[in-house]
Amino acid sequence: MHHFLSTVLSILQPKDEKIKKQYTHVIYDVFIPPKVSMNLSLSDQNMHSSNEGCLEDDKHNVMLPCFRRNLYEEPLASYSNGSIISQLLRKTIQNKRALEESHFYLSGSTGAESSQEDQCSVSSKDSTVEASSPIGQASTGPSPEGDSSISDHLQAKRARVENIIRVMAGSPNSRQHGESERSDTDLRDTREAREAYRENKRKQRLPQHQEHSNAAQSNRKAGNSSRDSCCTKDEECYKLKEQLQSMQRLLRQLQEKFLQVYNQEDPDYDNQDKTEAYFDPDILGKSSETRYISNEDYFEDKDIRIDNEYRDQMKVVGFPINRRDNQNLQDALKQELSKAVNDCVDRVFKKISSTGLDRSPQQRMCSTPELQISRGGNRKSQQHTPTFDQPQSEDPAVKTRSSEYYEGSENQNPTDQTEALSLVIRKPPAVPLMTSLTPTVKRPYPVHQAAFQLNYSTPLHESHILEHLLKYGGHSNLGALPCMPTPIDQASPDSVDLPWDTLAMRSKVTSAHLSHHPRSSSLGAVTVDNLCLPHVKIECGELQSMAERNPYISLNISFHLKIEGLTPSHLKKAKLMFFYTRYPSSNVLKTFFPDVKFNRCITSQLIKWFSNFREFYYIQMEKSARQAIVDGISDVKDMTVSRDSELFRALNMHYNKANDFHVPDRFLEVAEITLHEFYNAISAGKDSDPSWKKAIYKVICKLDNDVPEEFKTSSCF
DNA sequence: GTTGCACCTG
DNA sequence: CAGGTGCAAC
Repeated sequence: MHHFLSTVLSILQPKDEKIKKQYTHVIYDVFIPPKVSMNLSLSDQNMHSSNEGCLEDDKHNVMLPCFRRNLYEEPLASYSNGSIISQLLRKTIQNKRALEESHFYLSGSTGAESSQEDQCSVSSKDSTVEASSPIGQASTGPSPEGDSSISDHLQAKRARVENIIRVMAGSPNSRQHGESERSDTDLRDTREAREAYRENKRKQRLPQHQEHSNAAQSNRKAGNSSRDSCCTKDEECYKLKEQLQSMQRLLRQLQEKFLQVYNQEDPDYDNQDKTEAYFDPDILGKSSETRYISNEDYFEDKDIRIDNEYRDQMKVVGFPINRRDNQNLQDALKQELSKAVNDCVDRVFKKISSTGLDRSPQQRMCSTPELQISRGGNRKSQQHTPTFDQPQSEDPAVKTRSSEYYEGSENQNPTDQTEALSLVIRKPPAVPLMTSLTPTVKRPYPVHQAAFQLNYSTPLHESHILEHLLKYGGHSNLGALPCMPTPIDQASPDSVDLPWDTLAMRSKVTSAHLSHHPRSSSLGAVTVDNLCLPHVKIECGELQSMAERNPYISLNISFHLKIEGLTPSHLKKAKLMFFYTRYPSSNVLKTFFPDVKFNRCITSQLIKWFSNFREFYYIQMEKSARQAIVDGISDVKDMTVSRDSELFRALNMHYNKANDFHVPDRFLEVAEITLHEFYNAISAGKDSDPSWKKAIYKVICKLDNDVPEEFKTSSCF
């Protein structure tokens, strides 16, 4: 254990002496098993009780004085000294030892809590907290004879303390919970204390994944350049220090909760000097003043004095709490604290040891100019056309998902490094798929992405994309897909006759909506094989629901639908085809949409399109026919459909909005026939029959004409 | 059971 | 324009 900790400490740079000292103190005091820690406490206290204390442990004895000085020099508001942990646990250890050996080992920091000490010496609120700690309240502790009479009472106390511990460990907002329990005396707490609380709150509310990502980023930096280890380690140390500090604040909070419980349970406590010393603003103010005049000599002297005072006091009053309850409380505290501490330390060491091992997916994704090709026929995706120069989407929903992902994946037990690593390693396949779509986006690629492309994207391109190339040739959407990777781009250069909707495709691709944050695309560790190949043979509904659950799948679905799916250009083409055929067969559709890989979903969608076209068409016809009847037109032959008529304008506006297509005369004839059919049916009162339109449909469906051959080659437009 | 269609709704 | 539903034909 010592070797382990020494190794860790040796990693720290000399320039981080302050951090190193804190580390040393905290790590040795907190993370070493009780037996060992007790020994260390011995040396520690020896050192504290006398500046010339024996040097059993060089590192310890060298570190601790400096550290203690740092502690005292720290601003009170920061409460970021490592002594909190050590004090708390050391006291527990001491109590245990006192139980077993019936004598005390008093550390200097503990001695600083003497209620008898001069008030100027209250340089740290933590110390006063300690002073009023029930464990330290020897003078008011129950006598051994009272054990049985108050055991229930103390058990209730213990239950409350454990509950508080649980709440604090589990809820970042536990502070609020605690506030409701605060007594009025707490309201007299100093502003400094409140500030510290707020800081705790902020720290605790920091999303865990954020901390992870921060640390991961520093890891990544170290991984990218091991020669920057100095700077990286500085960052590491800084972050680790922050983590330790936040942990210490948490512990301090715990102490205060602990104290509050006992104060509430024992009002007598509140009347005692120690409690008053803790809550009395005057005293706290004095402590603040003292803080500013503190200096090394002063505190070294004070340490000795306080130590002696506290020891004397403790000797007089004896051990404060009955042993059984103390033991239970001690165990509960140790368990909860060590759990939290271990958690933090595991992360710390994991970050140190895994430096450069791997990049987190987040980093890769952040640097990935992701393309999200939208599903065909979705006009909404066309409406927002962000460029790649724009910042990444700030969609809160996406952020949430990304957060969930990171919380879900990295909230796991930090000690389970194997799983975490495997998760990371499994992720690279997620990147090349997206990067493979982006080459036409003239954006420099990070080196690692190029490597990933070589490893993962090639199979996809060769087997899947070339298949489409061979099948649809130059007219394939894919063949002209401007976002294809380099080999494909070379195979289908821009000089090739671009297909019907190449322009639309291009605009769609280059404007590929970034509604999915890159990070969210790494959601789920699904392998490429599961997603890319074979072709998607799933129902559209399933695909969509899958896409909703997993943006990565969504990306791939989009990718495939881009190949197999329908685009706004296809929609436009279908509308123009409606001028020739109102009831196109599936074969006609397949013939005139050669660049679409048909499946059930696509066919249904195309049929649905024409169904919608017909719906609008018949509605317009019925409306015009009824209007003619209202207008008093008695002869069907008086009803004509010309390019100037209102009916035609409405239809043209619907199917040929841009008015860049010359509507065939035959369509005018068919429209006129349809109008007459409606007129006759309505005039004959057939519209009372629920299925009166069926006869009309039967007539109109026979008026379909062949679609011009030019529609087969999309490049005709 | 699947497919195509009309109808309704949002 | 898409989703859902019901119907009819196969």
